Amino acid sequence: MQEEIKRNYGHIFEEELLQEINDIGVIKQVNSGDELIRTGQYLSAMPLLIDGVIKVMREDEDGFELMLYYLEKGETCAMTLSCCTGSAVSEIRAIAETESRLLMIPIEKMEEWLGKYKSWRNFIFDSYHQRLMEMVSTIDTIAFKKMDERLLEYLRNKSKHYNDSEIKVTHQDIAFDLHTSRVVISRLLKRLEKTNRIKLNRNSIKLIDID
Amino acid sequence: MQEEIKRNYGHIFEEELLQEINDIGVIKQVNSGDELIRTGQYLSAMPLLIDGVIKVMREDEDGFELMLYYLEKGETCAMTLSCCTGSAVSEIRAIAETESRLLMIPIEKMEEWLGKYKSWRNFIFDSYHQRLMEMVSTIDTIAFKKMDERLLEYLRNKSKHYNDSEIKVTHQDIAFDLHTSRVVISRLLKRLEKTNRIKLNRNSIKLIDID
DNA sequence: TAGTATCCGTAACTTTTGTTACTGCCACAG
DNA sequence: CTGTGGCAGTAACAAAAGTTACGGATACTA
Repeated sequence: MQEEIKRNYGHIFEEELLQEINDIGVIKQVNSGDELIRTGQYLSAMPLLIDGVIKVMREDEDGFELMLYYLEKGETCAMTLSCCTGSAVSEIRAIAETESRLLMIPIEKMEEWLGKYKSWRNFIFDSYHQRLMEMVSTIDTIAFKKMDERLLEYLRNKSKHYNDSEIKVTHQDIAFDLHTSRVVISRLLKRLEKTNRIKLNRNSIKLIDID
Repeated sequence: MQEEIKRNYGHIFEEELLQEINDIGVIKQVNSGDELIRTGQYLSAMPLLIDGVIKVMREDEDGFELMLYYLEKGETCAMTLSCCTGSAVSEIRAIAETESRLLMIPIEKMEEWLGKYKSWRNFIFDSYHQRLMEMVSTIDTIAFKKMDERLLEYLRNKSKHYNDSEIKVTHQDIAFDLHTSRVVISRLLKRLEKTNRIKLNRNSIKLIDID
């Protein structure tokens, strides 16, 4: 039994299921920046994240992007899952933001386990629930908030997921994730710096007081 | 056995489950304009929609609203469901747009059936899938499109759900649903009329060429 | 029929966001 | 050390969306 499977999933899955996961799952190692899922891709396996941070985003026809949410260890992506089951193509794009390790589970198994293990069922439902809530929260910020608030939320969120008050990112990166322009982000960041809420450096932003 | 249960759900659920639904579900009749679910409410039953159109929306702290999607007969709301299972409060608000009939199922049953009936499991998963897709589509329009496009999509969608090219609605109603101001909607509608894509009347909009 | 409320059109203005263009700065490779 | 490319700051302007204000039309009702 792989140590990490137990560590990340041991408290939610029963022994028998853990054993099956161990036997069947294939570990996949990816580097920072690797594309895990392309929009329009067919999917035949769903990933359980063991380690790392995955960024999930939405693309429109013109290739413009908007970040949806991050995935962390112990999580899976209901979005992928949703596509798997319907054997439909992916509606999203997923990029590894850090070096990551995933456990790939073939779809047939995921279906089989749904009937067989209550814990698996709960895990999958929980995953759906979490994603739905993230989506709602994303809609909230886009619909109700102005860009300055969205930017703040972005910084908070990123800081939380990396567990670091220093964020390594360029203004252009942020602009892509929030689907706006670099100039707008620079402008707003500068304003935040002037009010002493952040400290700007080349390729990095230090959060000081953003709550 | 209620005729409508069979008509709307007969092709997806097995006989035994249909019987249980019939025995346990309680029919609830609501009028146009009735509030079915309030933001923050505790939920103890999930609704299966038998007849009518339900509008589901999101509220922010200040009471501003944004329409998320419509529910139609044969559907259920994964959002509600998601809250039910976690016995958490509702994240959304639901209003009957027309006179509607719902079949209320206690949460315990819904959990029980998940293990017992494959068709129920598929139904619930499908519902989650649909809602996720609607959310993504909502995010798309808000994030990538300007108000004129969003308005067009709103009109198309409404027309589809009511199966009528004449939409009975005030500019203010639309403004609430899209979370903008009445003046903006009037302005854009006028522009659409000038290019012969719609015909405006008091309390109603006739769609002519909006594809 | 007069009074009242709602709906819609429009003008004038503000704010927010997006665009273009140019600058200096820094890091790194050669 | 020098050239090159990416990064950030800023100005000036354009477009989109939001706000305020007012007036005319319509429907309803007392």
